[in-house]
Amino acid sequence: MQLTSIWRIVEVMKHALNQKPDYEKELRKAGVRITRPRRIIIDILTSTEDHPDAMKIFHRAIEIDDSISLSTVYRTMNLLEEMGAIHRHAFNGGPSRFEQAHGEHHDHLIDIDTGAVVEFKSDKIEKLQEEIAKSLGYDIVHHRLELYGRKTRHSS
Amino acid sequence: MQLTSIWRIVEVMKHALNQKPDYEKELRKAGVRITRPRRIIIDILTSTEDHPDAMKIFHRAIEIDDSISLSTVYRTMNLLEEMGAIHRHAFNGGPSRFEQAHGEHHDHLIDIDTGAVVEFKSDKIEKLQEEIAKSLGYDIVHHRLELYGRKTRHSS
DNA sequence: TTACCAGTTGAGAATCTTTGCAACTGACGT
DNA sequence: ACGTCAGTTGCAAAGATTCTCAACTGGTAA
Repeated sequence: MQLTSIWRIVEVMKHALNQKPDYEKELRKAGVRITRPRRIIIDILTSTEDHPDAMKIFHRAIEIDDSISLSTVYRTMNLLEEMGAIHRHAFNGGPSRFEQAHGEHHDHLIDIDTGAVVEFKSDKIEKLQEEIAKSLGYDIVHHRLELYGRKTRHSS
Repeated sequence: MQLTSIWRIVEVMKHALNQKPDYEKELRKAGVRITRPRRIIIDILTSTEDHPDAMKIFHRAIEIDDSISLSTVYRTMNLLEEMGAIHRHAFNGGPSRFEQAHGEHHDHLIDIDTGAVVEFKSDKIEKLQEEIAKSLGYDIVHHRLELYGRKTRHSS
């Protein structure tokens, strides 16, 4: 265990508790343990604006606690993704990049020219999905809707 | 070059030309060369009912022409996916599995317990997607809708 | 038919991601 | 506080996918 970074950890936890009061509750509700690596990784995700890949998250994490392993980063990303807490994007074969899901669920429109991601949400679509699943004998646990498009060109 | 399997190749090509008269035209139209590896891989995809992963496709391919490399299988899958000719599915971290896109576009409902895939299509949803994209200033090139669910349990 | 050349391939290295397993540690009950 | 144990972790190794680059080959034009 790294004792040298104890204060940074306290700092992080304090920060984390302010920014995302629900995550830990969500996690516990899902029967998931709140471990130190997870707390640190979640904090990194909630306090960043960019869409880091696993390696980047790993590097940021080991600055806070250098015992964290890359495996754990990956495992945590998968866990959070399944919970719907983050989204994973993979552009043209590069490594997956992750983004914190905002409180509300939303879908994505990806600009195939620039990779830009636009978030949107449609209750109508959600409702239709429910109906379809029901008619097929299923309950939806979660879903993924991604539109790939390019900016509309007018005239020309 | 494998000359030993020349007759199998002729067989394959004949077959291919019957089953999917459009693929090669589509490919050429997209400025893509029709090479022997691609022909063989496409034939494998069009003549199978299951959802093979890259390694399985590779093994089937080298039975016809043992000079084909795994790299080429992956490259071809990416190519076909971009063209919309096949769909890629990735269940719980396992390797990607591929499925020929049927003439008609369709979406997927994935059983999270068994991995079973149900195909469906909803004009309503398609239409809503168009509207949403339009209102965001985009034209949809393609999209992916995946519902993850589990069989509805009655009573109990 | 032949020559040409940009697109494609095979092989292996590099990169990205998951997994097996022994050691460790939260959460819960006492 | 303390013990317990299923859930987690770190590490190393395996597995999956992409990349690099020299050699090769379809399609085109002469």
